[in-house]
Amino acid sequence: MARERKIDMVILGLLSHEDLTGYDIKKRIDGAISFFWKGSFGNIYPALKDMEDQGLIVKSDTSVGGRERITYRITDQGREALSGWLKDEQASNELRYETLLKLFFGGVAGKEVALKNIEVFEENIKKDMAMLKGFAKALESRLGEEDHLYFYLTATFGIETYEAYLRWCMGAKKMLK
Amino acid sequence: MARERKIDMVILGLLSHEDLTGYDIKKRIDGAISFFWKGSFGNIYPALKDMEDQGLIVKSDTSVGGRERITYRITDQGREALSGWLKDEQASNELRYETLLKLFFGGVAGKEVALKNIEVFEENIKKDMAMLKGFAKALESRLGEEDHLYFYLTATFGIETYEAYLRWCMGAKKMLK
DNA sequence: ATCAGCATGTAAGGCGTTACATGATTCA
DNA sequence: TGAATCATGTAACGCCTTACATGCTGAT
Repeated sequence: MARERKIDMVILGLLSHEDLTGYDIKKRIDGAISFFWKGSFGNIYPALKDMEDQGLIVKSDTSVGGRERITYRITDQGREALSGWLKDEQASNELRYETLLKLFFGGVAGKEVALKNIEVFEENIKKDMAMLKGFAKALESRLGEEDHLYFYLTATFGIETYEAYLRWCMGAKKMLK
Repeated sequence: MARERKIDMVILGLLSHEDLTGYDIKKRIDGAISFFWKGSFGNIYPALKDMEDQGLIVKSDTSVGGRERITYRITDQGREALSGWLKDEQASNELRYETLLKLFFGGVAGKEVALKNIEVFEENIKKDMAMLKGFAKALESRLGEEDHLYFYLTATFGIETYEAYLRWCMGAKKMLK
């Protein structure tokens, strides 16, 4: 069974743009990426260690004063691994919508509960939508730079799907009333 | 840390409609539910055993001839657990789009690779869309029955979001060309 | 002085996938 | 006769989350 851990590719991808510490990587993931992928320290630090052993990244001590700080840089081998993954056409897109699960079995608790669950979902989407639009707007003026085009496209993916969610919420609420 | 295993709720939800074997449960999950939740035998059978110990379901031997067959039925306690979960307003909706991850880091391998990845995604969505529309159409004529309304709503969620995906694919391809 | 943020990491445990193991029945 | 489907389960392994443990720095 081949290695499957995708966090390695997230890290490699981020390091392909700039050198970062584990802490920085976490912050990046919590930004524009968090809409379609997550990561945690308990996830990131062990991956960093493994990848260094494999020669995909190298570390350097960038401590300032008494504060420990380790900055990682991607190697040529790491770039190759990243590129190989990008060129592999198969991609697993996994969704786990607990909201839809609850709706599917909505008959057990009745319409009021189903409506409430949809409303909670709607509120959360609206909150996230504001953030997504912020990302997109910031990127719009710099689409000439190729990297920004890619970031922009992932943001518009989020916006389009979130708009679809909100449209569906309206329709679903109407059908339940 | 409270129990988090959602497969229990999927099973309880399915059993709230009809008695089923583990094998049946797997087939149900692979049907209309598979768009937003997955399950495997290695997942389902142990859950079934645990839930029986907890009194949420009861089993009965329904073997036919030499073929082993265990049918499960939900208990009042199970119904209560299901209802409690439905009424709990918090729901985790987690997405892991490897396609978007690849797009986000598209700069490393270039536009051709990014385009190819979008095209593969698009083809898969088109395939699944046909199935979703099939489900929705079959349900449309029976929306008077409350349960079917819920099933229908989850199907339309899928259709609306998949349509958004396809629109985005068109736009993204155009921007990359 | 205290709190938020910077910074690294480990440990326990849960959850899930995949592969394996076994065997019956039905249908072509 | 052989393949697909029905049917139950276990074992190994991998991945991730959560909580814990520790300590520095800068701002209020």
